[in-house]
Amino acid sequence: MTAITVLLVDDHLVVRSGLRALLGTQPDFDVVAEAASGEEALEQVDGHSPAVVVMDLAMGAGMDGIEAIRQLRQRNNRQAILVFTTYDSDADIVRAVDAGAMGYLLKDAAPDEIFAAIRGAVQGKSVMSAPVASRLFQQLRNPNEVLTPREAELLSLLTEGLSNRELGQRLFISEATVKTHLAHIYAKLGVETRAAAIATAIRREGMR
Amino acid sequence: MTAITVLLVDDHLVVRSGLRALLGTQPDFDVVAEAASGEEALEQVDGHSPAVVVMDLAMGAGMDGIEAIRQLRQRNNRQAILVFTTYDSDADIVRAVDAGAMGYLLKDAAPDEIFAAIRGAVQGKSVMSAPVASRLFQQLRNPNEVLTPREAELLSLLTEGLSNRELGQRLFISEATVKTHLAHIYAKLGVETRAAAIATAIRREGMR
DNA sequence: GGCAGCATCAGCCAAAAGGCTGAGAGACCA
DNA sequence: TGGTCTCTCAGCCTTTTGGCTGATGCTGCC
Repeated sequence: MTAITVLLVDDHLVVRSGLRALLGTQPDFDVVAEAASGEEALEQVDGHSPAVVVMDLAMGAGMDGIEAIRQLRQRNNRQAILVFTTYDSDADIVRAVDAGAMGYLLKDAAPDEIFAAIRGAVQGKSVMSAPVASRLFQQLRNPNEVLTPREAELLSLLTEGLSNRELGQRLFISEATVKTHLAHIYAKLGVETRAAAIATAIRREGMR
Repeated sequence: MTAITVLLVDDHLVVRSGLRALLGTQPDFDVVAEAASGEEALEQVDGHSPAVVVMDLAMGAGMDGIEAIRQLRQRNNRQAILVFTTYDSDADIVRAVDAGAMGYLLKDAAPDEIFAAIRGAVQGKSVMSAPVASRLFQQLRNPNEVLTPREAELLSLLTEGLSNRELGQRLFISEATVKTHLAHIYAKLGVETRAAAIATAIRREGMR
């Protein structure tokens, strides 16, 4: 049996080293290359054709992980792409899956979880960390908690620190309507104040 | 010459593994323990008395890095504490230094930079990543815009969406005092509402 | 045709936040 | 000793926000 070839993509050297060390404990993994950016990732895939790409989403500069996934998919190569990131933002999950990721792991995942995800990915299985799965599940169960386009638009502006009046002016609606939207957004996010909504939006929804 | 004993504190296994692998390449480092939380860090320091503690600030649950640093300092042990984190937030830097950190490194630092920082720390030298140093430098130039430790602490809690009352309860101060601090924070950040302050804090200060 | 969801708006009221002024205690420093 | 900074608190007033109820027009769907 041949080893599973892996490409590590993360802008932090320590994370790459850590993953390399962890994967090195397993006989069936072979880390053939590393990349510190989206651009580098594309090059390394061309050079090494790894079976699995383990990729962080937040890259310091240049192309981010989502865009790198999208471009890898467009070349219709056969790599399985696993997202390996710190935050389980709803928005990031949706965007990564949409771009073509096979799995979604969080950085605090246990080693066995990581190993299983990589082995599963080469067999075409989707594997994700429990918190990620639970988020997706919850979204499917309660579509009521999904923001409407208009609400999402308003929430996005909200995270820029605008007042109700400013929101109304920006969106060409009355302040009353702004308040109605806000009440709905608060209910869906499970918060009671605009401050908490902003905090939740930026942290959980990945808006920034 | 005896090796420099090191304790690694980070809630992510991969980061600890990565650091361990990196430091393992240097003959004068000896990673004697690891901890995944602030509480664990205190225990491990008691058990191993490392010369240097390399600590992340953001810990998943429980005591965060800042609080761990503060408690370590209160025991007047001799460990040099190095912050090793992802973001160079002004507020975090101020709070970490105030709590008693010897140095401040970013996770994308080069290995040599990390090695030098640890070796410097045991000799009582303060070492920090270039971006961190540049932020501190800029702060020295316009001291009016520098948040005091208390203000930074409050701003940090503010980004969690707390109300003035909750802030007061959390910090054991009156609501009046909270409002005073907020007014100062707004002036320093150049904003007029708490929403804008949160937005600015998370985006510009890197808080999350 | 009716029903559900979405976006729009109004008015009323209570609570929260923000602007302003003033002030005391403790730390630090020249 | 005096000045400055930080942290603490109070009162008063205006503005903003949030909760509630109710309503209209539009669209898509069964």
